[in-house]
Amino acid sequence: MASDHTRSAILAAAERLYADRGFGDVTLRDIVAEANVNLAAVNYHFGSKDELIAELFVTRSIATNRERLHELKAAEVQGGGRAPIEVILRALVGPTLRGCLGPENQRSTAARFMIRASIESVPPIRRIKNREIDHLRKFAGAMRRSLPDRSDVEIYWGLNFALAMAHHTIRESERLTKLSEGKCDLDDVEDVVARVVSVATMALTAGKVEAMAPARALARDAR
Amino acid sequence: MASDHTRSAILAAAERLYADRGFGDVTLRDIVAEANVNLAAVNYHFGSKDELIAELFVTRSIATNRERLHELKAAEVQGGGRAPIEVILRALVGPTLRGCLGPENQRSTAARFMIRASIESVPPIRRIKNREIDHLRKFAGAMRRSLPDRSDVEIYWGLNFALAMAHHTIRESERLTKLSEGKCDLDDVEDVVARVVSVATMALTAGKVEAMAPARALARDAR
DNA sequence: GATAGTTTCATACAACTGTTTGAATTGCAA
DNA sequence: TTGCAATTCAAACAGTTGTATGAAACTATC
Repeated sequence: MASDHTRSAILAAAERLYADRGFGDVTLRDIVAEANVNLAAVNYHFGSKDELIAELFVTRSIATNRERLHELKAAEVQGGGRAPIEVILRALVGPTLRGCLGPENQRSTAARFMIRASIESVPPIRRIKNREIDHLRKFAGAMRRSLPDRSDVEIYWGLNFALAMAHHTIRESERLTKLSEGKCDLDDVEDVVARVVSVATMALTAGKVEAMAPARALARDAR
Repeated sequence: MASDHTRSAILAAAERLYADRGFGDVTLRDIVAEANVNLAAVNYHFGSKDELIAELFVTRSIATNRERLHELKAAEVQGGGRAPIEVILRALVGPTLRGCLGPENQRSTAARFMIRASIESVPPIRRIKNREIDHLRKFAGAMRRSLPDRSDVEIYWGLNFALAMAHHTIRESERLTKLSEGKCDLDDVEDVVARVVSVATMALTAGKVEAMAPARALARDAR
């Protein structure tokens, strides 16, 4: 076990390079050069390139998930088992948004890495993401408790849309800035969180979709 | 020019393989094998692998964009220059959703290819996507005309969230199905379109975000 | 201070990649 | 038919990739 210095140097270098240049453009040789380490060290310490990526992603994922669940649990305890839906949604999307948005120069390497992981979906990461469902189920449960009159379908759609707005905004933050000519301020993270939470709350608490049928008919007519 | 047979055989085979297995796993040799064509034919007809991918993506993109603009224009003409916001949003997200969702076995190769293009963001495609902003600007304009009392910032956020819900639902359709244990029916495309349009409409027409401050304060207290 | 186990290192390997080459073939016009 | 351009083809090229090897260096234990 010795010093572990090599191991952590590889992890740090890999995360930095992946964050900066993406998975496709970074080779093991780039990583070991950045880490001032021998090429064979990667396979010695991690087994393979994919396992290195997986370890990076898993580490960051559990950190985010822990943060999410911590916020959720605190809210539910305070609310006697039923947290307000806004607070649940905030616990769901807040940590990720706060980590990945904000002024570019103070965005952490970890956050930039997670953005890459969300943009360039590489096999080892995809495998891990598929196991994230149990984690989401906990939020679905909390949402159901918060909105007992809503059907499961509505809960899941609300959850889906909340994640959609958060992740898409992160992924396409550059494009939104360009499109809006800077009018949408993505550095004001708490504003973004508030917007996402607000819309998701409306999606979950407004009249059921079936009540929106008029809009549907209207659109059909317009064709 | 001769027969063009080789050229279109390559395009068809490439689209099919990319749709099925993703960009990362398909080599030129796979493509020429599938197309029963010589390896050098790709570089002869397209110049490079990236240009082949770009041509595929551009073709499909203009098709979708044309469809979107056709719906939009029709609605604006009928409304005398101002289309209802629901119809605009439907024109924005409808074509993509209809192409990429629905029963798996009847999803076209083209649609499956576009899903891949949205999941695995490969360099040539990313370059093209960045030029899609002008296209989105047309929708922003229509939305502004439809909702003259809304600020630009609100319009752009609404546009962003509408695209977010549509694209994320496509990208993560498998996960949503699994998470909801099939309760969310992604094969009912028109239902999905209606949900997305309905939430986006609420986002654009409901009270301003600032009015949501209570929710924000609430969340702060809960921490 | 010898030994056993861990870690580092230079180097080679084997496979795969997109691309190029130059000759063979085809199709069409004169 | 002849000639010429467009197309196809087999083969090789040049580069890169992740991984494996076996010797060397180190570290801690007895």
